[in-house]
Amino acid sequence: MNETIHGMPPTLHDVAREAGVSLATASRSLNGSTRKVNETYRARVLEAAERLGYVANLSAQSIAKGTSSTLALIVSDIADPYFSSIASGVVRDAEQLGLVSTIGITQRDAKRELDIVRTLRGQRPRVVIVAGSRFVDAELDEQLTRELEAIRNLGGRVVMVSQRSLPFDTVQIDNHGGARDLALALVERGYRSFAALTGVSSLMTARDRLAGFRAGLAEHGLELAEERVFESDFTRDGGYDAGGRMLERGIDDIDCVFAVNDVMAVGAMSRLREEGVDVPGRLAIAGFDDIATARDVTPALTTVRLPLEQVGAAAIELATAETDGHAIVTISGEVVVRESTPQRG
Amino acid sequence: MNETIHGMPPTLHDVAREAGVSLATASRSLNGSTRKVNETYRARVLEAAERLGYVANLSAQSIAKGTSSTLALIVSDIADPYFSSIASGVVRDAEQLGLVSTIGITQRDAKRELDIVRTLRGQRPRVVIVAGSRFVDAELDEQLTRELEAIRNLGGRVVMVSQRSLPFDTVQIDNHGGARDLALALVERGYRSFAALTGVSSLMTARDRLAGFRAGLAEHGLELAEERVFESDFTRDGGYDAGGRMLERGIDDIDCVFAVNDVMAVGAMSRLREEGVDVPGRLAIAGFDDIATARDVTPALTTVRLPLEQVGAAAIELATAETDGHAIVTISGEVVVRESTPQRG
DNA sequence: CTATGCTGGGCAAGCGTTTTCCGGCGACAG
DNA sequence: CTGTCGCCGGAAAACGCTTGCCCAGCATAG
Repeated sequence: MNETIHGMPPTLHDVAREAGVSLATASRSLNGSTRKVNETYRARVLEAAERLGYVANLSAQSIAKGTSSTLALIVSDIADPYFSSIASGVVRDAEQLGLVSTIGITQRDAKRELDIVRTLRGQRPRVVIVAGSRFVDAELDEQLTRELEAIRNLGGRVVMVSQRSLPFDTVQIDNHGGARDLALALVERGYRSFAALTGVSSLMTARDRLAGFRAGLAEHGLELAEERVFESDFTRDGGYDAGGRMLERGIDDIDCVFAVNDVMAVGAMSRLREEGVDVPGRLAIAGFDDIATARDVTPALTTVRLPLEQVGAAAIELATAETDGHAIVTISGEVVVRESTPQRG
Repeated sequence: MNETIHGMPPTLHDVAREAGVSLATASRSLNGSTRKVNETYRARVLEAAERLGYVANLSAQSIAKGTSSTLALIVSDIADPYFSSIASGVVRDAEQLGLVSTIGITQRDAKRELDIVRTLRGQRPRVVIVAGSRFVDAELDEQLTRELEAIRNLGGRVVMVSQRSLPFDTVQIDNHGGARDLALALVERGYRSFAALTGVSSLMTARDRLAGFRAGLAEHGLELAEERVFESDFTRDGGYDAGGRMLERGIDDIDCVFAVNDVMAVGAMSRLREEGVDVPGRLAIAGFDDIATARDVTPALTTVRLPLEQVGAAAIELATAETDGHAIVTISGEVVVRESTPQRG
């Protein structure tokens, strides 16, 4: 495994020369080409490659084959446990398939997302997985669709996560159904008057969850008035903030808060604790996602469990399957009741 | 922006033809080459590129230039907040520099790490940032060093995070000092008899933090007996597990637990809560890293704050700086005292 | 008016692979 | 013994881009 003395990495050329065969034979020996090569030669090549520490140049391969081995994953924020869990699943499975994972971070900015996808074209990725929560904006959606279609025309597979409305294969998360189930479970446990902490209303995921929650309440003749919905960022700090605004308004007529995701719930819990509100004694709280932390806060958080790593896996599976480009895989959550929503007297 | 009708993406060739100039002129117009090109031509080329929806093929550029625009980040586990925070910083800054970030996950397996680095060679990355906590294993270390040196010989910059002993630029985290400071702070608050929850002893980071903690105690004539050190995985579940083992042993003679990282601390807190141990009433606890969750658990966790995103930024800075390849930037933590370690009567 | 530079376009040679195509060779059938 | 065919090695043409080099055109100086 001694490298060539001078700076340059060994090329296939070097290997071929070292093994005393042609470039073609060397190439055919080193990757499972369709053509067979004599075992003697093959061994000589492998041995030479090993000795020189040869590793094929991926870029050269891409350009020669006309197809890269890159998977591009786009997320809103990799530090958010929701996305890092998905990423974890995606990267693991991608590796298994011999794909190199690249990652783009939109910082929850639709404009940035568009930029990222655009520059992605340059990579000629074989798979693009768009996991950033999408916004409701026809204009940007259309541009994004165009870019993604361009990538698809270049031979790349596009998979959306949790975004039903674009014409690509998608791993859909049943936000509506999960939130509905959660609402039912909460009502069953005796809660009657709710408030909600949510992300900006242009955020698809937030909308769907809120709508689902309302649907669940409606089944029991309950409703969630607009004035009890507090909008903020879709993050921990957003939850902290929205929780504060809820307190300012007053919580006399509220017995349970639904945060549209766990990080917001966790932020809100911190705020409530700081302000001396007893959770769950005075106010119960529930979230959505079941991030790892949900078990570890006090009280442990009632939520809707989403098999996040599995979402990543499903995305990859879709990407490698034969589809018409409009396949939809739905992943459903499951209500997990914990101490943050005890049975109510 | 209408693509060519047939499947193939437009190439520079197409743009040149469309603009009625040579390949060379087209190339020079589209990237800031050293050579100037007449404004008339330049405009024509840009316009043609726009019209065709041309985006340069990154692979082709890499191979033509002999240098890629890839940054490779290697972490143990992207779902761990420690690493995802670092990744967040790295990816953001990389993007700013026009680098595409690829990511590899070692799953805390040194063997896998080696594999990953090996296949990385194929990417000819311009920068490699190795953030996975390294192990103490001379054999593997040497192989890893060889691989990384090979990459460096190919013109890539290698930066280690939190790993002092390898001959590369490194962003060092002052684990020893931070843990020492923490110990001092805890003693000052009245704690006298400690236990520790730690990762496997072959894990550098765990060792250093434990050693630092002991050093701090020693300054007050205190010590941490081996039998009060509980080893487990460097994860939340590891903390949960180690906490349980500690309880089995008995905690009559312990008033404060030091977990070598926050996720372990959080896991342990959950275990303690489950077992009915009052935290911090009966037992105080402190961690290390100051992950986001540390503020949100109850009681809020005393810890050592590490500016994790900044660590990522520092790594990139090192990678782009002129160094001898042995530069060391040290990042220090700062003790943050919270409710998990109240002043002791 | 010629010598000298400088500017900037274009030709073509790479970069490290894969893959097509050609041709030599051995096997086997007639 | 000849004709066919399949097998497989090697030469060379791609793949999409950058860049060294040449050279035409023009401005400036002597």
